[in-house]
Amino acid sequence: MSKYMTRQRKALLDYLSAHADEALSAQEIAAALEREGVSLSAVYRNLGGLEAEGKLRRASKGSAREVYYQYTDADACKGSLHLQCKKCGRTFHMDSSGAEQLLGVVEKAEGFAVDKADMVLYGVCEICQD
Amino acid sequence: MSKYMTRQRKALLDYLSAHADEALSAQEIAAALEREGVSLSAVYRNLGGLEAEGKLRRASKGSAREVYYQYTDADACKGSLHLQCKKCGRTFHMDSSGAEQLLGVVEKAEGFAVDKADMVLYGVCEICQD
DNA sequence: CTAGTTGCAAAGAGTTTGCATGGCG
DNA sequence: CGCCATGCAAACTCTTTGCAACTAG
Repeated sequence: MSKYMTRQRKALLDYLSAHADEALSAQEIAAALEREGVSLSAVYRNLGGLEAEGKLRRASKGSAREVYYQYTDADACKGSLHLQCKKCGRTFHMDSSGAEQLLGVVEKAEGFAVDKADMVLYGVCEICQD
Repeated sequence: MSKYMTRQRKALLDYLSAHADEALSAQEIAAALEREGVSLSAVYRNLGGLEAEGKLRRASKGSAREVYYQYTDADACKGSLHLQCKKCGRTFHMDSSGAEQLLGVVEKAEGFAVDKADMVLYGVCEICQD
């Protein structure tokens, strides 16, 4: 795991915090950070590290082929279910109780233990529903 | 959309039907079909076509970086919610009524319209549990 | 026939890695 | 200081595409 807090790692963490709950591609992140002197490989390596530490989730927007990274270390993410809007790309949280309830239903009905950490529901948010 | 039913397209459809509900990577599919004289490009092109026709879903297993294709033209897939086991890779269906119920809960609680077609819940199935 | 489809090989996009240098603690 | 992390460029993997040959209807 991360041992040194380098300028590059800090820049990445800052950027991710500032854009929490947005689905960002590695390329977008790299582009934003290259201006601050962070190389592409540093981005990829740190992203990989964070993912391994579970502070980041790798997801794919709908059925697109692109891979997105999402910072999930924030408090709001604890135990809550993620709802991602396919239009604006923003992520919403469903509170723990509601989430637990949902998962409970699936588990009882199908005997299937849903992994909350890996779970993202795609759809259209309230705001984008014109 | 597809106009001609070529030998290659048929081979692909046969293969997908035989492996419905398994998450297959394009490479796996291609490898299996190359023995039957289907080129890599034919696989990709037909896969793309089927995806465009909505007979196929592109998904990513958990948080892996790989892209998987899944044949969703089967009857069982109609309106049902997909539960994919991260251990065995198999896909299970939650019947429409249960699915509708779940989605209804989310919609009411959060005002978020979940897109059923894009929805896959990852977790561990009954068989693979412990 | 004739337009859609294939195969091949080359081009692209995105990600990873080896190695020398740099910098955190 | 020592070791981890960075930068660069080359290597890789997966996917897409151009073009001539082929074939389903």
